[in-house]
Order: sequence, then structure tokens, then C-alpha cells
Amino acid sequence: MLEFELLKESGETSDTNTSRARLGQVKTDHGTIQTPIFMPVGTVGSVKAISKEDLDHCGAQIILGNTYHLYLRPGTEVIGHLGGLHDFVAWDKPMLTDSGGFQFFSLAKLAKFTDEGVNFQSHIDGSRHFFSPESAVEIQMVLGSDIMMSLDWCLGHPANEKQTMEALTKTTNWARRGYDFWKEKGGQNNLFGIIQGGMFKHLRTLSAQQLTEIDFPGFAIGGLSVGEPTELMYEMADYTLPLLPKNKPRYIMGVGTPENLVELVDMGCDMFDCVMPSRNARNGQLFTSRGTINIYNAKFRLDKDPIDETCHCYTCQNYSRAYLRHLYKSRELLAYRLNTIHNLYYYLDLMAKIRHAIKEDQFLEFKKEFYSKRIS
RNA sequence: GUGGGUGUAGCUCAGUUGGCAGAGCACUAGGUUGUGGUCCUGGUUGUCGCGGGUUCGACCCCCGUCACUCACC
Repeated sequence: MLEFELLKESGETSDTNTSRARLGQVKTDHGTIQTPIFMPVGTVGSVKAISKEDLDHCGAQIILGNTYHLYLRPGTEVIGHLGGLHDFVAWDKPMLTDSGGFQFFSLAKLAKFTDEGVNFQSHIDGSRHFFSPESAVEIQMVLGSDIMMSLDWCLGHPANEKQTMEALTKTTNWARRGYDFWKEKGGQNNLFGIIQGGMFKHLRTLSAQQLTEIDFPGFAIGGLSVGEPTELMYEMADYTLPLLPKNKPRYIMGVGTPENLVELVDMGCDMFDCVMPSRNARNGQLFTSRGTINIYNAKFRLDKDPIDETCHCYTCQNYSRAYLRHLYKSRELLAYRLNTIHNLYYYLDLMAKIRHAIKEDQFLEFKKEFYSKRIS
């Protein structure tokens, strides 16, 4: 069961705009999450490098799993046998599962789209498999996902109008089929639809119209941050978000940088996920209130300060930049954990501050301050 | 002492018939947006052991010399 409550709409105004930032909460079977929210990505049932306690410390309210990956390994049967994803990974808070649609985009060489669904080869062993909009929903039901995503067709940038229209039409048909299947199986009002339409506004309009006719409890905007310039991503999001019902959560998939989150919250988006904080942590890029740093840079060799003086995360409370640089350059496993804890803490703390600011009618002020601290 | 081998980037080593001195690692900088990511892309670094010679031209051929190393006395 899923319920969204819109607690507040900002409506704050500045010289240049009126904020559409929203404050809300989503109730799920495994607890309530506060929006706007950032959801750490735990593709194979693990937010890479960190534990449940680390996630709690970072302030994670909900994490993602991925249908494609979990279906291939360990397999739906294994997870079903072990009582579902929550029991399996020992996470008793909400979980959202992506449908696998994005993997068929990012692993395009291994996937073939038909009206029925997607034929694909495993990236692990090359074995052949098939996902339909129905099976994608069925797998997510076995996983016990709190928020399930419809199977969609995501395109990269650039894509022409014809290709975009084809992907949009298929996404809508699949959304309808997934929804019908889910109703038939007694689904608990927790399946989201995904808007496509690429970089064409009239196609975004069409996709939003078609999908909002289906009574999904929430909507995602897919097909953004797939290689287009940031300004274009903003333009498309700004255009598409108002097309979605106000009384339902809005989720922009796969986005983004801290700046992206601030901007998109301002436009009225409620939910985000992105691999950036976790992946970049493992590759040495750390987020701070003043911008990003590469912890492996020589200038940190003798630096006794924490990553960010204003950060209260475990890593910043205990370790110096010099030590973190050493750990990273030595390929020590601890580097991955400490860096990931910091980056996720930064992202989740940013969202907490955003929620607080909206609540206090200070969002635009917060946004101004957010940018003023940045060096680059 | 005699004979052989090896000396090229910080390290380990390629370098064709004599024709602009290279790779990997290291170092250094950048990238990463619904996770095939310990990943990807760039950049810096040379008295080619040293001294002569031959040649239009030498890391390469010749002579000498030094260091290291192996074998045998």
C-alpha cells in the first residue's frame, strides 16, 4: 500500500521565479519517507561498500534495488524463497525497485525490443532471457518492492522524433499492460508509471497525458540525463513536471548532481536516485559544501583537515584528507567505505536541509546560500 | 684473473635493416547522472652508463672505459 500526502507547496517568490518546491511524505508498508528525497542506489541488493548501519548513519530512508540485476543473480526464486528482498538484504525500511528498462538502454547491444517485451542476453554469462511488462511487475512483486516501476523504453541523446515516438508508444502500452497485470494479481497500489518523450515537448505532453490516464499512485520522468546538456535536461524537466498530478509523487530517475537536485526540487520534483554519490566515492570524487574535490590530488598529501569542515558524517568526524588520499591511492578497501559514507551523508543531509528550508519558507534563501558557498 | 651477459623514464623492460626514443606501472590532472565501473580519458618525466670513432645520420656498428651480474679458475 502506498499513500502520498502533499504537506506543503512552497510558492516562495524571488525576482526571477516562483518556487514550486513541495514538501510531502510517502507511506509504504515498510514505513514513511519524507520528500523531497534522495534514494541511494543498491543495484544488486547492496549499496556498494557500506552496511545497513552506515546507511542509517547517512540518514537513508529508502534504497533502490534493480530488477534486472536481481533477476539474473541471485535469481527471483532465491529471493522469493528467502522471504523477499527486505529479509534477504536485512533492510526493513522502504525499497524501490527499478524495472530493468534502463539496463536495456545501457546494455543496448544485448537487448532487442519487440512489442511483446525485451529479449536480452545476460551481461554475466551471455544466457538469453525475456522480460515482458507483466514479468517485470511479477518479479518486483516477488521481491516485495515497496515502490515498483513499470517496464519502459529509455532512449539516449540524441534520438530523433520517430525513434522517440516509438519508444514512447511502447512505454505507454507496456505501462498499461503492467498495470492491468498488477491489478489482476492484487497489486497494492504501489506501481509507478514512467514518462518518456525524449527532448520533444509535445511528446512529453503526449506521454504524460497517456500515462496519467492510468491510475498510477506516482509518476517518474525517465529518459533524462542520458547525455544531453544540463540546460536541456532542466528545460525538459521544468516543462514535464507541471503535467503531472499534484497529489501524486514525482520522481526524476537517475538524477543527479547536488545542483541538479536543488534545481529540480525548485521545479516541483519529489524523488531522486543517482549512482553519482556512491560511484564517484569509489572513484575518489567527494562532494562538499564548496563543490567537489578529487581526494587523490597531490595538494591533500599533508592536509590534516576533514573533507568538509561543516560535515558531521563519520568520515569527517574521524579522518583527515591526507589519510583518505593515502587510503585511496593505496587501493585500501576502507577508502571505498569511508568515501561512500561521506558522499551519501552529504546528499541525504542536503535533502534534509532542503526539506527543512521548504518547511520554514526559506527554500529560495537556502538555494542562494547553497550556490554562494560553491567555489567553482 | 679468464670468458660471457646486462646497462634506455622513478621502477620493470621493449626498441625492427643505422632514419623524429617507446610501453606498462608509478606520478599528475580531468571525467563519471534509473551502477556491466578498483573504471575511463589526457598529461609530465630521458646526458639511451661514460669517452672516443665510423657515418649525411648512432640506443643500434667499431675501439676504449666504468658499474652490475653469471660461469670458470
